[in-house]
Parts: sequence; C-alpha cells; structure tokens
Amino acid sequence: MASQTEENYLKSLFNLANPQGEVNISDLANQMQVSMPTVNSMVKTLQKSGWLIYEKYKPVTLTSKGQKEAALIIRKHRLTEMFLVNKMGFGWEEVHEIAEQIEHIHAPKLFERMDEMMGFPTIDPHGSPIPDKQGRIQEINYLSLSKIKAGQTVILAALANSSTEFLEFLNSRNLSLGTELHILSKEAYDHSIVVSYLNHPGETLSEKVCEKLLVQILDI
Amino acid sequence: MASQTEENYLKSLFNLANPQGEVNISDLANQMQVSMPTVNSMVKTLQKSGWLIYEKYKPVTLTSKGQKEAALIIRKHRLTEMFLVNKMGFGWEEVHEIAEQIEHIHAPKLFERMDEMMGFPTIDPHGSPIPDKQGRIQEINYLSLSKIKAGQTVILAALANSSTEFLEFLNSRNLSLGTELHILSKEAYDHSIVVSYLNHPGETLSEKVCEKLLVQILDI
DNA sequence: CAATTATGTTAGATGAATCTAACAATATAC
DNA sequence: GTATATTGTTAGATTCATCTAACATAATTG
Ligand SMILES: [Mn+2]
Ligand SMILES: [Mn+2]
Ligand SMILES: [Mn+2]
Ligand SMILES: [Mn+2]
Repeated sequence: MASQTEENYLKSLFNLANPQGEVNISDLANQMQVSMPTVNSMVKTLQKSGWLIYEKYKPVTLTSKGQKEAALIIRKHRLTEMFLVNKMGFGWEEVHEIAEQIEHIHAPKLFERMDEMMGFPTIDPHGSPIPDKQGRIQEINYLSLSKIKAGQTVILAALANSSTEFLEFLNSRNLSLGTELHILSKEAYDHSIVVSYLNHPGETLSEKVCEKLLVQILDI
Repeated sequence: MASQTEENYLKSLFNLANPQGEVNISDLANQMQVSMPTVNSMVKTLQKSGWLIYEKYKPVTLTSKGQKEAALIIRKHRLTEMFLVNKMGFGWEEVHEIAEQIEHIHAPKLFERMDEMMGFPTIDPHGSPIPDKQGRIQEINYLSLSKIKAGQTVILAALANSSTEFLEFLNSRNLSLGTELHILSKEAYDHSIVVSYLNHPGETLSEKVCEKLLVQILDI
C-alpha cells in the first residue's frame, strides 16, 4: 500500500502528465515543493512498486496501475469535496485543504456512503469530474471563456483553477457553477470582456480570470 | 504540532493513566504494540515537547497540556464515530477503525460542523463521553451490570469495551444503548445472569459480558 | 558548434519511528 | 534478604522522506 507521501506523488504525476503521459522530474519537484534529488529517489521507489516507468534522464510515466491508483485517490478527494459542500454546508473555497487530508483515509465504505448519500455525483464542487470506482475519468471538453465571441450566451460549468483566492474572487462577484453569462463585449487591447448575469448587468472580467472559467455554449 | 504517531501515544497515555495519572512504559508498549525501547525513545521525545513528565525508571505522567491535547484528539474520534452512526448510517461496530484515522485530520471546522449538525452530542455511539472544546471530560459513573442484584431494572447506558466482536455479539442479541433490562436471576456458580428485555423474555449473559455492560438503575 | 542554461543524478547527511541484543534497576517471592 | 522475575535503558541498526553540495547530461541559443 502506498504511503501518504507516495499517494501525493501519484496524484501530482497524474495531474502533470502531458498527452503522452510524461512528467519531468523538475516539474514534479516544483509541484511537490521538494528538491529534485528527493524526487529522483522517490521515482526510483515508485518504480520498484510498479507505479511508474523510470529511465535515467527521461521523463517518467505512470503505469496503468499507477494511473488507476491516482484516479482512485482523486475520486476520494472529489467525493469528499462534494460531500463537504452538499451535505455539510461548506463553501467551495473551504473544502480543498480538508479533502487533501481525507483523500488518504483507507475506508472504502466511508466513500461509498458519501457517494450514495449524494446520489452518485459525477462532478466535484469546482466542476471537475469524479473518477468512477474503476478509476475511469469522463473528460468533458469545456471551452475557456477567453475563447468565446461577444454576443454569445454561455453557462459557467467548471474552473481551470480552484485556488482559494480565485474562488473567493468568484464569490465576491456572485459567480457560481451554472451561472448564465451573456458576453456583451470584448476589449481587443487587453482581452478583457464585459458580461452580464443575474443582478450583474455589466461586470468586467480580465483575461486572467476568463482563461480559468470553463463554459458550455448555450444553444437555445 | 504532534505527528500522527505522537497523537496515538498521547491517546494511549490518557487512557492508561491510573488515578494518579501514571503510566508504565511496559503497559504503553503493550497498548501501542511496539517494543519497550521504542516507547523509551518516544517518551523522551514527548517530554521534549512538553506533553509529559519523564524520569528514568519511573512511570510517566501527562502534563496538563498533554492531557488537553489527548482529550481533544479523543473528542475528534468520538464526534466522528457519532457522525458516522447518526448522519451516515453506519453501525456502531463499524466506526472505530474509521475514527482512528479521521481523529488525526487537522480541520477544526470539520469537527465543529459535525458537532453542530448533531446538536452537540455529549456521548459517542458506545456511551463514552465526548470531551468539550476545552478538553474537559464529564465522567459519568455507571455501574457494571455484574454488580446489580437480581430483581432490579436497569438501562444499558455505555460499554466498558467497544471491540467489534463484542459489538457484534450485542447486535446478535438486539442489545443497544437505552435498552431496559430486567434482571431475573443471578447464578452464584459462574456469576452469569438471566435478563429479559424487548422481545427477549429470558437471555443468559455471562459474567464476561456483564462486566462490560454499564448501566443506570431505573428508579421509578 | 561551442557556450550557456536547464534538467537530472550521485553522494552523503539528517531526523523520525521503528527494531534486536545486551545490560541495568526495581519489585516479588521464597 | 538473596534469587528470580519484571520492568526499563542503552547501543546500534534499519527504513523512509527529506536536505545540500557537487557533478553530469541534455537542450537552447548565439
Ligand atoms: Mn481539490
Ligand atoms: Mn493529500
Ligand atoms: Mn472508538
Ligand atoms: Mn489514531
């Protein structure tokens, strides 16, 4: 069984993987906030347990066993976040840190009960998909708000970043998942946009914000 | 901040303390399922952090800081057990192992929400008191069923032992906290007793079982 | 393509939590 | 009150997860 530390490495590896499934040692060191030699020795350990493939001077790649394990930890994380929001009254900006700890609890029944009590949700409070019990993830291809043309109407469906600061910014503007946004105009100079939505007739959003808002186009 | 390992030592120390607050190294080693040298080095570490008083060849004693810390971990454990039973539908025999892990989560709000959602319970699913936020425990002096005379009527209020096996035994006899028991007779030879209760007109309970059933006398 | 920069590895050390083997102190029993 | 048993300590080793310093390889760029 993977240690708590190893589980966190697996999650980072899963999230950092490029389309070919590769992860650089330096990116992993940066993500985990440890030195490269630490990562170097950890990837050797993870390889010995069959979680990944490692060859000197090459980027590492999770094995399918490693991918599944990572996805199942992410499943526990996201189920927990959803449970905290839906069943315990937490705000979406409060749950990540708690889930970061609870994802390491070994108690299959706990997470099954959460799942059951919530009616088997498929997304977490930030719009990210919850992997199923087999570790399969249903990737949904949302569009970034920064790619949408003026005049269109979209629904806020997910976030490309879920940091507390960003979530608190969204709270301050009453923006939540499901909000219907009308793109009124786009500024050519700085790529900021002006949107209108419930009780907010004209709100300006910077490019930095728009990039992180993932939306679905409303075809009426 | 105490590590998960240190937290488990603090809990054991709290539970093993005799009326003078003293704990033997060998009892602690036995409880923690580690060797005596391991305990010896750990108590030195715990002393350095101010959790306990240690002098060579003498039993150790938790400081008041150590007692409070232990009580607050026990609080998290018992709140969790109660939450799992009352809010998530677990049986009282399923929750200890999960609580053993969740008690180490650092998230004050999580436990405050549990507490709130349950209406600030004062006992856990096994009848043990839940320490308050200041780490104070309200000790209730129940009587062991083995001390009760024939002819009396009592209410099952708590358990002196909450092992899964014992809880499953109680489940098999439909015995739960709050059950009203009529002591019909006592066997002088083996100290077993015969009780009657809801749908059980005559159930024999061994001395071993009676010792672990804590009751309140019903004064009608 | 040579120089510079970025990325990755080795070596050696540290602190936490554990072990076994050997020894020391204290308590108990005859 | 000495012998025996119980309890506790020291010494030395191990594994895990981390570090820094030094060195090696690979990629980028003028
Ligand atoms: Mn999260
Ligand atoms: Mn984590
Ligand atoms: Mn318990
Ligand atoms: Mn524990």
